[in-house]
Amino acid sequence: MSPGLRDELKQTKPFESPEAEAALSIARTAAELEHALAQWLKPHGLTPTQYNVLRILRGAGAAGLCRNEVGNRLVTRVPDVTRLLDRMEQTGLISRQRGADDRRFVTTRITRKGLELVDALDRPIVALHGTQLGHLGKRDLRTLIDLLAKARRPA
Amino acid sequence: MSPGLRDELKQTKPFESPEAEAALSIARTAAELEHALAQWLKPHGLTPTQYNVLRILRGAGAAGLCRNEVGNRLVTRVPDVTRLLDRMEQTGLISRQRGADDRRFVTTRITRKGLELVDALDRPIVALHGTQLGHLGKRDLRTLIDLLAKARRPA
DNA sequence: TGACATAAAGTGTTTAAACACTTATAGTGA
DNA sequence: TCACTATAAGTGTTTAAACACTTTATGTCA
Repeated sequence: MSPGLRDELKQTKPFESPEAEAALSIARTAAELEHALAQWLKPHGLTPTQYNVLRILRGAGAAGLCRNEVGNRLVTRVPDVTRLLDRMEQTGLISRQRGADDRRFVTTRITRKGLELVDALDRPIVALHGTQLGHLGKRDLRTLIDLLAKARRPA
Repeated sequence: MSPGLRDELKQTKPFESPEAEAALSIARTAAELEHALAQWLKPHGLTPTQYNVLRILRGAGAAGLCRNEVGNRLVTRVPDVTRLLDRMEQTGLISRQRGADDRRFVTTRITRKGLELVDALDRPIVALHGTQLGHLGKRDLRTLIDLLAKARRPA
């Protein structure tokens, strides 16, 4: 029973269950990592979600992706992808084009500007992740990744 | 190299580093857990953060806590604790009282209504966590909790 | 073929997050 | 003692999250 999280939150009572402690640990860790990432991205005019969109669209290449598919691939669920993409279109990072064959679809693509931006951020972001989690070492990181994958798959 | 997360996000490229994969895994897992918790809490008129506040103030007992201390103990950083507490005061879950000796402080306490609500939620929330993470088993949960604690402590 | 279901995207609106700035109170030292 | 600093809380305002609802286009099958 490491008292780590209880100290951080100045919690007086023990956790009700290991599951509860794990859920809180995950939330806490994610919040710290995301806050740091958000602060780091701010000077570049991006939120973590927008950065996520740029990476998704870079991966999709020239074919682009429809709105729903962008939404599905986001790490964090976003209930209003339309206006998220609106903002990114206004800042020139992405472009959109109504489908010709099936006019229900709107293909979203990354622009040159968006591509240059996300490319430029690759290395420093990897470095950021390194400073955040590098002290764990490869073995621990692998264990952690596998446990989280297992956690997301309710038996 | 378990391809778990890459599949989930339909990602074509491998991760740049184990650290990057871990960061994304943490974010993804936390997002899923929090979304489920938010959905579960909604019928009770609470957000995850508000539920967190109730638990903090229950732990503080009759002495209560000042605004900043509530903010410090939150699992997730909130930049506007004042209005968060405003809303909870309006719904009668907490009460506030300007300090007598030092009038800068405002003591926040949980009300009877808030206490009854959070007490009633204890068991079902533990059950929810159980369904979310119970399949991991005690050994894995302990490993996960310890790794996350280590992750939050940059060497 | 045309009523109905399905799917994709978008809109209206409420609520909360985020951030910079301000007010109020208390300590401190020249 | 009074200017200065520090600390706690609150306010103004912009932006985004969240949710229900609507619009448009395509499939389907009696």
